[in-house]
Amino acid sequence: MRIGELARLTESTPRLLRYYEQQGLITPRREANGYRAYDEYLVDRVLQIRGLLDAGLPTRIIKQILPCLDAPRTIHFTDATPEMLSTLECETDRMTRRIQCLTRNRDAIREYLDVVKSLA
Amino acid sequence: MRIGELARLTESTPRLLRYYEQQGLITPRREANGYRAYDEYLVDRVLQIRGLLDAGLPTRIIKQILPCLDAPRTIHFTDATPEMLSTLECETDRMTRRIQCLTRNRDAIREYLDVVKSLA
DNA sequence: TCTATCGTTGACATCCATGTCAAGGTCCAG
DNA sequence: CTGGACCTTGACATGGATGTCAACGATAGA
Repeated sequence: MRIGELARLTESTPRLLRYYEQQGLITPRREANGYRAYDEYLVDRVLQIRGLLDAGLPTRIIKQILPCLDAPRTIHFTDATPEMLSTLECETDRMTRRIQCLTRNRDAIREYLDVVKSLA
Repeated sequence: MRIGELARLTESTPRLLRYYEQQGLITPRREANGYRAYDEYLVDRVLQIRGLLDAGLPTRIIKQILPCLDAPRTIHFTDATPEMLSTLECETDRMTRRIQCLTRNRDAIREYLDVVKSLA
């Protein structure tokens, strides 16, 4: 599929898809005419990228994370350097803290909303 | 306490504390000489702000969220306009999606790391 | 009293994710 | 073969969170 269709399917824009590519997050093939050609599986990948961006992770980190998440467990151990592994350790910790913070605050807001609603 | 101490306690910087103030997230008193004076409870508040920022929420939203989270349940119903309530509803939904996305990806990374480690 | 350390404000710089626009190429439908 | 819809690259703009710097005031210790 071409860039416009992928943009529609992922609620993004061609501009962003080119940006993600430039950041090394996706690598579409090219048609003979130079147009980018995206495989089906990239729909999920882009949705995942957008989810992680929305959750506050920078593309730099997302780029490191993505290879660990490929459904076919073709783990590339060659590129799994020790520093990268420790980066991932740190990052999962940060994600856990984010999750806790978000959960705590979301629940508090929910509670607030429930109280307000119960008085309506 | 003064701005430098609060910055140390919250792992932030004076610059950021002034920024949060400018965005209406905190409102320190002033000493006679013009220095900002921060009460103890602001330590937690700033930590919360930084947690939410790190989780990807913008100051604009955090500003709306904070009043719902004050421990002494002095809910100000006067300013709880309908639009604000629906904003909060939307925001809790977004937070839930973020939490799910982060959890899913963190678990996948953990799993990856476990596999790699089991081969070491 | 001098100097270091901290505070003040304001301006400018930076990084990142995004938008927007220009100039041009591709392709299909009429 | 022409017009419109889509693609290309590249440049410039923007908004939000943060750094940095300048010029100045306050305070405390040698």
